[in-house]
Amino acid sequence: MDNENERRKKLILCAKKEFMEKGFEKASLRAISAAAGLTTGAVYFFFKDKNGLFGAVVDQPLQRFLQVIEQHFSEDLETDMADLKHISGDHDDVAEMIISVLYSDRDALLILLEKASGSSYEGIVDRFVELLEKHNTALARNYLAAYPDKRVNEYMLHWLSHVQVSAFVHLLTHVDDKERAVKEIKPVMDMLVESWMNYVLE
Amino acid sequence: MDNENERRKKLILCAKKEFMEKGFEKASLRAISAAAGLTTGAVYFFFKDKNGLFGAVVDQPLQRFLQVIEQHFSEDLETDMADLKHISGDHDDVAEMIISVLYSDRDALLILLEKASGSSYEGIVDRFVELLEKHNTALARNYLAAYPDKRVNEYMLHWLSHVQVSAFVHLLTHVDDKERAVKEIKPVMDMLVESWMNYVLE
Amino acid sequence: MDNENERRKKLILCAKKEFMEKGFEKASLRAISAAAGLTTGAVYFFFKDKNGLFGAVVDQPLQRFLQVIEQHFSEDLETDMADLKHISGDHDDVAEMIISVLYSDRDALLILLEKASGSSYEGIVDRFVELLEKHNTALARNYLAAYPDKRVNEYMLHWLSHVQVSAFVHLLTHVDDKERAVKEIKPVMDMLVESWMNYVLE
Amino acid sequence: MDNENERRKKLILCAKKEFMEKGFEKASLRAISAAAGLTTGAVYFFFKDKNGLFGAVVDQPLQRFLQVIEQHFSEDLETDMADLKHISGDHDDVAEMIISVLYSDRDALLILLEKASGSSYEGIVDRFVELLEKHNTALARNYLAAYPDKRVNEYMLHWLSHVQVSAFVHLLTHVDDKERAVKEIKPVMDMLVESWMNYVLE
DNA sequence: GATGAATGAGTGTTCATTCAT
DNA sequence: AATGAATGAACACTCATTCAT
Repeated sequence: MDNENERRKKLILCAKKEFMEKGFEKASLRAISAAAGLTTGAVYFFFKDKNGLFGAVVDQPLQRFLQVIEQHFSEDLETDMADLKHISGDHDDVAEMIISVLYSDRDALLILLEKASGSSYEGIVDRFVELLEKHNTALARNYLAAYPDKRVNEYMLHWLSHVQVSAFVHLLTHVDDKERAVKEIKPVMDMLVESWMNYVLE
Repeated sequence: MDNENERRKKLILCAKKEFMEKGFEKASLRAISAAAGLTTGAVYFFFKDKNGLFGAVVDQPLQRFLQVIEQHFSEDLETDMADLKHISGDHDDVAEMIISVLYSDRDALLILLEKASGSSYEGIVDRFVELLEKHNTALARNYLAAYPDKRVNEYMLHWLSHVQVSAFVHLLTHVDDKERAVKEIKPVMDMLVESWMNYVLE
Repeated sequence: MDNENERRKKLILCAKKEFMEKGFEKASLRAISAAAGLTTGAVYFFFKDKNGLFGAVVDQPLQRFLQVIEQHFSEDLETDMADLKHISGDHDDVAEMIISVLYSDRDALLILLEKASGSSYEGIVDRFVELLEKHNTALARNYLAAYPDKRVNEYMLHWLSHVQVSAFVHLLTHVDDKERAVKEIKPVMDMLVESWMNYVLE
Repeated sequence: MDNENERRKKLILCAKKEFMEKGFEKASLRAISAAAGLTTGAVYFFFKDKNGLFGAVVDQPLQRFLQVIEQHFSEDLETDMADLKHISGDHDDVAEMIISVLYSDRDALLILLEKASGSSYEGIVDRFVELLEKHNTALARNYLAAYPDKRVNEYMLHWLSHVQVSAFVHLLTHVDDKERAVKEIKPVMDMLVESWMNYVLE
């Protein structure tokens, strides 16, 4: 039983390395199995197929991340929208939580975000943007209720959602130290919030 | 020679379509040649290899773009940095010029930016970011000479360069009408300039 | 022992289903074991190999069938060949007996007859034909002894043996109700007997 | 151009041999190409895929056969059904024509009839039976119009169609000499016609 | 009594590339 | 100027079978 888990884990580990280097599509199951000291058939014992192996590398971190995000989203919508201060209040904590979950398995998430092309996880970043955009739209609606003289710039809303997501992707990609990441994200978040208030709501 | 040029052009046209649909890697030379009414061998008569064909699709638009950018960069550095107003003055014109060159062969540039993975043009976006970052660093140096009490946030500089590039990529990807693009980019540019002044220089 | 027998039986049952659907060759041991809630290894505990499992599905019905046939054959040869009436007398009873044994495990026999390709039972129909042909040859010899002015058409003898066998195979394949089978086989048998008398003996 | 045709032909020839020995499914493209002194890739230059190669072996003979059959069918329906004699008149010529086309590429047709499982030609015999059954049904209708006191035994009609087809399959399979085939088929045809009149029409 | 793990050989198929003609 | 032919390596995936435990 120890053995079984170790071989499986080794397979996942070698897959991680190969996916990181070559991306999903160009990754070779033969190379992965060989690196793990096994044959391709072994992959198909432990996983359904290439995509299943990819999932074994990235799915758990992804789910953890989604959970954090969704919890934050629902909390976010409960706060008093008339109180503009809140927006600049706790977003640092949120950012820190997100960074925390992102860096808990940084490699896996890098693969998920940048090397998934060809797998069933392809386009995950766009799905994140959509998710966030939906949330931001809801937020904007709440603001408009409180400040009826404002209007929403739809394109800006969409684009800033994109930038918001890419802020974290960029961090993950370019900053390998979690502490530094926490430090660097602060002014970025400030900037985003300010831009949100001034450019999404016009 | 007319004939040759037409076959060559048709090949490039069909390649454009295939690269757009499948990306560089998954594009099939057989499919491209067949669509052009030729055989794979013909590709190798007109172009060095698959990558050469890709270049024939994207290189000219890319060069045109680079030229515009570089000219702007050199003009930009000649202006008086002590005059902070300039920064918000003409950036609309610059944006319009860039959009103009981007949309003059939008498909080719979309391919270059999003479908080049596997080709020698892979990672072109990152190279744009680097280019811009270098320019922004030079700009920042000039500012610092004029305003010695300020400091530069390096990460912010890097990240905003990234966002600046992605602003245009996003536009190209999501807005198919050039006029609308010109309209939408304005507040985006305003936001970027403001962020630059407030967050890169701290 | 009860447990063992049940697992074994379940394995056979699931194998039957899979062989029926896919045929011997394309049937998957993995699929069979999984359907039985077991693993492939289990198959190799209960049976020698894939072919052994196939045998467990079809061999018993086959043996029962062969026994009925052989008994009929030996009885058939004991009757007085000079008495031509006998031939049209009891062949209905024989047909009914054969149908009875065929339909006692119709699925297994269908598999044996039509889905055995690749197994050691491949070509069983031809072996039935050979068997019957041998018997028919013996019969013909007896007739010739009684009616010395007749001759035997060898090819017709061979071919009618084939048709005789295929009459039952066709029935099994196309008529799922035993009672209807008994009804439909009658004119077929009449036809075969008549043809035998008129065309095998010329 | 000579070369091209020869390699293609050699490929078809080797395929024919392999399909004959192993059947469509178990035939190996690698073995075929190797036997032809080529690589598997070459197969895909000349043919679409494995099935396409199979088609190159069997399709032309099949079409020739279908043509003969269809012509015979349409002529057959034009004759005067009240004239029962016709039925025993020319069926020898028909049989000879069929045998002629069957033996013009006997190997290919044997493959088509017995080794096509897994290919798109699978079940061709059943389709022949259906075709013939449809024709026989039309014939029977005509007879009934002329002889209103008769009835049709549906099962017998179906089964005799099957036997009729299998008569030719059996011939092709068991008699390798065309002249002998022509000789052997005669009493078979007589028998079938007689059975038709006595057992299909009752 | 049966599992879980793993093998190793095999499959059809696709591809960019080459080159004689 | 371009074709038609062919290569050779790679690919994901499937399978019956084995065997230590």
